[in-house]
Amino acid sequence: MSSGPAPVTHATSSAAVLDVIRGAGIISRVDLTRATGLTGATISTVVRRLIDNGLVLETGRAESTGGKPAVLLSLDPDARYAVGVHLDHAGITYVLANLGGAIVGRWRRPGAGTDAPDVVVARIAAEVTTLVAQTGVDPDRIVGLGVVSPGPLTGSAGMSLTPPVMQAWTDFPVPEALGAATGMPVMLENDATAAAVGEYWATSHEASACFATLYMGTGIGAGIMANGDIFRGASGNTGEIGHICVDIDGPACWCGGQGCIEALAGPAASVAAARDAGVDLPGIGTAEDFAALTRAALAGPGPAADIVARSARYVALAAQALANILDLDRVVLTGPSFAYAASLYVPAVRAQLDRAFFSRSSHPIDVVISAHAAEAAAVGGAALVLQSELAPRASSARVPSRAR
Amino acid sequence: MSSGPAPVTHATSSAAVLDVIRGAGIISRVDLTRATGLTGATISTVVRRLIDNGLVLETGRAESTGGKPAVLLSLDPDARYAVGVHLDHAGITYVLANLGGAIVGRWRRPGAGTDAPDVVVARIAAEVTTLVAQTGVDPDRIVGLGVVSPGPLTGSAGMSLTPPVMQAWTDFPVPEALGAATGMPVMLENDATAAAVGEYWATSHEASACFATLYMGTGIGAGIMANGDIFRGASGNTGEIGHICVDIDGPACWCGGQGCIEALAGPAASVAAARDAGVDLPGIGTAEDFAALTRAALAGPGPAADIVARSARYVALAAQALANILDLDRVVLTGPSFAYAASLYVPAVRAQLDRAFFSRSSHPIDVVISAHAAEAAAVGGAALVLQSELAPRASSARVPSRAR
DNA sequence: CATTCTTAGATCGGTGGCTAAAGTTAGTCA
DNA sequence: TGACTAACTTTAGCCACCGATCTAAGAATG
Repeated sequence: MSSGPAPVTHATSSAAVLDVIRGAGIISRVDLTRATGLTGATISTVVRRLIDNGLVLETGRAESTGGKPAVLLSLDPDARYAVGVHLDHAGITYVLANLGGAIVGRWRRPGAGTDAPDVVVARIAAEVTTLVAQTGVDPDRIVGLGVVSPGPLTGSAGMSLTPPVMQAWTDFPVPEALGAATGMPVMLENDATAAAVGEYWATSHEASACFATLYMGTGIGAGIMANGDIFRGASGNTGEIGHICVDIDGPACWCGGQGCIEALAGPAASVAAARDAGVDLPGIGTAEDFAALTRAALAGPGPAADIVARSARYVALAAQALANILDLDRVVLTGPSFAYAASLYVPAVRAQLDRAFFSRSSHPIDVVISAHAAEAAAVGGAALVLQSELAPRASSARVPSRAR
Repeated sequence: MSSGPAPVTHATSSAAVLDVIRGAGIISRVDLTRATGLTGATISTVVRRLIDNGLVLETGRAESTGGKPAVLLSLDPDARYAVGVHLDHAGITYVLANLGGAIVGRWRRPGAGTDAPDVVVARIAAEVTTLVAQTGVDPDRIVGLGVVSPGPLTGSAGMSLTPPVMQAWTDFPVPEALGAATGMPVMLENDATAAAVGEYWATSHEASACFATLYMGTGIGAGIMANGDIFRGASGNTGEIGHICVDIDGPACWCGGQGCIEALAGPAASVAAARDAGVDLPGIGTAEDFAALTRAALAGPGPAADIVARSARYVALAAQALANILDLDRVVLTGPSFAYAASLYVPAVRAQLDRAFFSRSSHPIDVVISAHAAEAAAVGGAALVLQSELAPRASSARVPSRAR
């Protein structure tokens, strides 16, 4: 592919200013000084540079407050794009997102299956090229590619603890291989964390200082962001909420624990319980079966509704544990399994947090469903690249592998 | 009091360098360049400034590795001190700590009782002066005072959600009042978080990128640090682990939830269970009763041992939830209730994490008892001030109220 | 309508942290 | 004793940022 976009800036504060502009949506230079703590002089030069780079536009004037009216600034959403790839056994989802986190192109293709990693990587590179060509976006404006995969990852070295079906991917250097194949910076992240970044980029983020996504795909995980930074923990495997215990005498889980959320309330567990209860399910795969289960639950009372309600009760406990430990002000339910079941889960989580979130007297806690629940991981992959290229933070540095 | 120590530096990186020196214990300038990423030139000038300020000493030479041998640097532990005050209903604990986090003076006095806050504040100021005088430490070397109190706090405005016995303190501006009374910068923090900072300062911290204290006093809480920063969440009330649910059908808790850890395994719950089981307890207060209970448990098998073992089992689940959500590499048990019961709790927590910590394949997780469990909160208060005065980070900024 | 006030923003000189590159110091090794 | 090496130190210069000052553009006043 091409040489990529021109280097945006090499400044430290440009990124912070850009992030504030994006978070605010529309903001004047004066308000930027207040938001960043920088002086007017600095903001003036930084903004000029951002405008010169085509990232920021002057989009109007504010009402006068007694003197010269302020000039309003906003991001040019089409200034840059990023590709998000959600790599899963069942299917690969591609998304082309702009600076506002909006989807401008999407494509769903067959999954990795049993193909060898290098074959899949070559396919992905080709499919990315096709997607970009179809949407007509200038390839020079694409800042990179974010690959998202379920389960914990280890650094840039590949995946570990992968689900058995993707065993061949263990220790395969996905970012390096894809970077070489596409000529773009590539980042790798797990689904829940990527979804959190996607949520951050798609929303004006003054709303939230510290939030988490509750991501339900085939498993359950959480992605955590605090003050615009991904919270990564000791090895980048935070949010493994599927294996916290909510019932000390609960059933054993494959992880070695007992009464884990995933074993009690995960899609696989719910589907198994539904089958035992005689609910009619297609039986093609957990994702499809769970979708069928939620449709049955939405249709009215019965065993399907009971099973989903029970799952929601446990998921609500997970949300409560997250909120109490992390002092969240927002919980976003997302991922394919919540895409159609939002109305069954959101009220349960909200009710539990109203009842037992410890800091509710200091601040309320929002519980919402993501706007792009079904494609949250892919959108997150794209957002991850935007975040690292345009608003890098010291602490969340995870060096993207740059080809060449 | 006096004008306080001379301004240490107003540089940005001095703090980072100082922090690395402290964490390493003894380190050369070359190794500082590797650890900080700064050039030798920068390290040279920064170190010279730290030496001029009396914070750092040249304490020897390393073996030559083929050229000029490196000069070894270390903190002068007696260059600065800080006072920690653990303010509790039952007693006030004072600690004078040096830069190494070591205790150089301690004092325990009767608690706040039902006295009015301003009376107690005046008493604290007087007692701090007495302690400092008795230890013979130069008052100019004291950088400030950290006040630690149980329960969630709201900003610098005082405490909220205070235990009923300290209701009068709600919204009382402790930092401002004590700052005015002592002339020192004053910071306020909850016990678990302060204990985490204390642990950070008392240990060489390369060992741990992301750890939490599990603090058990009369309640149970956690303090979280990641990459040398306190993790504060949306409102500074992280780690409210006492009210996460580990038994969906467990007993109701005063917080509104069900099956909360604190209701199942907190000292008060254990003491109540022991009394029901006929264990002989003094009955003066939860702290004393719990100490008696652990003594009985240590003496051998019986109802006391069973009750403590049950508590340990639940505490281990809390540790597991923390570790899985935060991806910790270290858990420190601390607080007065663990001071004597360490040998009963540490193995249980360690075993549970060995069994079910999700990322154990990426990295092991240390479980240890704090060296100063009994005075962890007071030591933490002192460390908090050292941290904010000597190694401030952007993200953990909590402006200390400076008198005058 | 001219004057004055207020606020937004640009420009300019200066400060300070940082770097690269060259110099100095203090060891080892033949 | 003289290379060689590695640990600092010094120096010149870059760049982000700031304070001060200047210009632009509207509001309020008479």
